[in-house]
Amino acid sequence: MSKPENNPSIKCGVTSAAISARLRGAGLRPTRQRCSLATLLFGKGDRHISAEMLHEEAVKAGVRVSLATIYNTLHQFQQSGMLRELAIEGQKSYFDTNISNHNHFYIEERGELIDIPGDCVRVDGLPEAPPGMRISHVDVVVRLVKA
Amino acid sequence: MSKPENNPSIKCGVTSAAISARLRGAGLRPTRQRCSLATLLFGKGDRHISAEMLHEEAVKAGVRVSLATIYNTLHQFQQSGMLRELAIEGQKSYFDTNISNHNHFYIEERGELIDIPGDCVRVDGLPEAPPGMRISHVDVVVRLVKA
DNA sequence: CTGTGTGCAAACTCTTTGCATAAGT
DNA sequence: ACTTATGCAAAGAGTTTGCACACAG
Repeated sequence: MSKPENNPSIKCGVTSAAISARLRGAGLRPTRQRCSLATLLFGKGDRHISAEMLHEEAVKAGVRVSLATIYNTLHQFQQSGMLRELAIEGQKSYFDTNISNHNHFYIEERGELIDIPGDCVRVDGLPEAPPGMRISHVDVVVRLVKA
Repeated sequence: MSKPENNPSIKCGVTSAAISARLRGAGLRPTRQRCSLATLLFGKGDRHISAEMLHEEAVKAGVRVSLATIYNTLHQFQQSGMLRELAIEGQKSYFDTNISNHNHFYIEERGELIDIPGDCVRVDGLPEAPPGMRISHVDVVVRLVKA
């Protein structure tokens, strides 16, 4: 959400200053763990990730962080609009680093998610929201099985 | 020998023969528990129900059944195509007794589901399934928040 | 310093499993 | 009788919580 100012201290690659600014803009203190997790999450393009997966990555990257903090951080990022939680059945939660309008293929057999660009899919004929409610988001999940 | 009705103390009601036939057709032995649960599930129109909810209903109806059997039965019914599992985020599983093509409003705040008739919504522009895959089903979930 | 964030482990929820018993055909 | 289903309780996976210590501002 924050506009990148031209900070002379920013170098190529992972810009910790930009990450810090982004966290600050979301009202989150840029702690070591949050900066590291944000870098992992947003440094590699669009991803679908679970708490467990992120924890494993963090450990491999030498970041000392507990699973509890992973959960806290994912939810904080989600509430700040930096992540979107995915609505897939199953007991695991997945978070999507791509918060723009798009949809998903879901391969049930392998639990795998594949992005569908948002501008491909058009949904027509939705009824109005009930009184006092408004539509926040429409999720389309296309379930795939072996042909 | 050809007595399809079983234990008279069970609340299978007038439709027990039909329920039995339906279970048999699905390759499931019409046990007391399965008959009772099928009656609860399909005797009241379309429903969205969790294992816990069904268990509670069964107990209230005087049907002696364990939670493990509820889970087994729900999954058996699902695999037979009598139920559809709903893809809503969260740790609880919900099953839908309406297996025809339709979609859902989801009120996140209250965890409540509302049916959207299947013929209202049209989804266009879906990309092809990846090689070796085919589309089994398209779920549309319309998330609602307070206006 | 001061207050927020974090780590740890235990608690918690939902779901599945193993095995002896009960029920259906 | 023979096979499958069920109940119970315990295990399992994923997630959340409480509290003392550590860190950012």
